[in-house]
Amino acid sequence: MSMDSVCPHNNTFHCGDCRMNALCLPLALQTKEVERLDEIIQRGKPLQKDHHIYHAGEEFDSVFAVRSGSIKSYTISNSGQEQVTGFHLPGEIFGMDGIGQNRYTNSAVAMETSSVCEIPFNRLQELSIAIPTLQRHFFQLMSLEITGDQQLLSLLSKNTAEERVATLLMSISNRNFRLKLSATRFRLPMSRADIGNYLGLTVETVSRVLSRFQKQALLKVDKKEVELLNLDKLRELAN
Amino acid sequence: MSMDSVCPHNNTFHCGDCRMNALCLPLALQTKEVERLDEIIQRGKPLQKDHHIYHAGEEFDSVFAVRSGSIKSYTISNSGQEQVTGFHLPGEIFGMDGIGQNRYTNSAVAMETSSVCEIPFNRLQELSIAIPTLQRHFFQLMSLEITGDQQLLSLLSKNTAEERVATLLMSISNRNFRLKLSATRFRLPMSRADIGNYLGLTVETVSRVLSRFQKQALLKVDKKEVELLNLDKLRELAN
DNA sequence: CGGCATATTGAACCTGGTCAAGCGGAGTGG
DNA sequence: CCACTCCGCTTGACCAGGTTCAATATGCCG
Repeated sequence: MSMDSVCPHNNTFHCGDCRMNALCLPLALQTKEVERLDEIIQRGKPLQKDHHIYHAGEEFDSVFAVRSGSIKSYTISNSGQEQVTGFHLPGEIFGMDGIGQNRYTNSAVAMETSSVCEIPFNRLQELSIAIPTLQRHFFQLMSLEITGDQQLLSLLSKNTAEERVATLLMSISNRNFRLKLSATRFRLPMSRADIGNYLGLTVETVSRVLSRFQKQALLKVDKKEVELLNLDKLRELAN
Repeated sequence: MSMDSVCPHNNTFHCGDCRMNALCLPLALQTKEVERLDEIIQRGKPLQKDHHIYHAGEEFDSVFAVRSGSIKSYTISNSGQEQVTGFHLPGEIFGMDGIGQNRYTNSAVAMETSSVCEIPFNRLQELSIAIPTLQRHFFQLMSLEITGDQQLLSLLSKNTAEERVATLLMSISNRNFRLKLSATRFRLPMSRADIGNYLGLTVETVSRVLSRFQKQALLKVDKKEVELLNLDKLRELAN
């Protein structure tokens, strides 16, 4: 049976067979070790659009890996407004914000029909002691999350609306490429409001920037479908 | 000998005696375990103002704890401009951004005469396997760094100049309180330029906001010396 | 004392926000 | 099946907070 013929929402997979394997698992893991990891992971979990995986404030017990679809993380600031903190595509891990205080500080919601793998953190910690590579891998994942947030900080504090939107587009393009999907034609899983919220802009500004990009023939947008026409220029804007 | 009479730059201390103890060590550590941790930590390291602890791009091998003074972390964005990513006060850990890629992504520099403890990360990882509490503690520290950065994201993308400056002031006030220093009178260790850079504002705006706060009798500023006069109003602005 | 970095203040400008109107597709009910 | 509404998106006109540019303190270190 060809892997590519399998429905991505199929939940009978084991990690060893999963096509996301190379992305969410530490590369240097032995087959035996993968099996042990496999035992603690709860696979499947198909989710409808708008269904929450967890809410901010709930007790933390697991981190999650996206299998298919896309997930949005967001917090409610103390002034009561939503702040989108991340978009998670297949092969990416989310939920690590909960470790510090033993409760999630973000909420996580499916932006479309999705499926995620749940990884109980206690068991993961135990296993990390037996498999040092795994401990190292998780330290690395968390560190990458830190540096990612810091790049975003820099983007928000120093860059124009056009640069911010271009950066997000290039980020999604690159992540699609990693997933062996098209880097130039794809569907944005999130709304304009989510994009704006994430980038510190209003819906109107996001819309205007996209229109401007289209006029300059940098891309074509139709609703959520995007085709990037001038990667060089977009990359330059994203810098 | 009273601990408070000891010079804070003294480098003959052991972790068990260090007054920062309660802040940078996992709380539930046994005395025996503290001793083992103590063995791997290189204490002391007195630093002059403007001396770098590491530069972005250098190979990562240690994280650091501030013993005294204050440290600034910053990155150079690919467009070549500096982005301040954090200010570190006594008892706080920095350098965890380096774990992900095995090289530091930030540079770290002393903003005044300071001293830091160096914690070799390899040895820390080994020790984490023997002391699960320690592993847990480091996962928590990193997670807190993530949530901290995310709060900052929200601040930069949603709040006005006044709210940003008030938030920074309250943050420093709270951290001083934790250090058993005055929460209302203190010296800002960083320049206006650093504040502005960190908060996504220009020097001029920072200066104007501080002047405005002073006119409204929320605080008194004289150069780097600050006295907070109306904590309630400032806290409200910081929300 | 002189020179250079840091901070403050003022005036003009501009990017992105706000407010408002209109479009178009999806879902609903008569 | 069509009319109606709701919601997400786009576009325009105006406004404002913060940047930019410039001039002037203030202070530090040789």
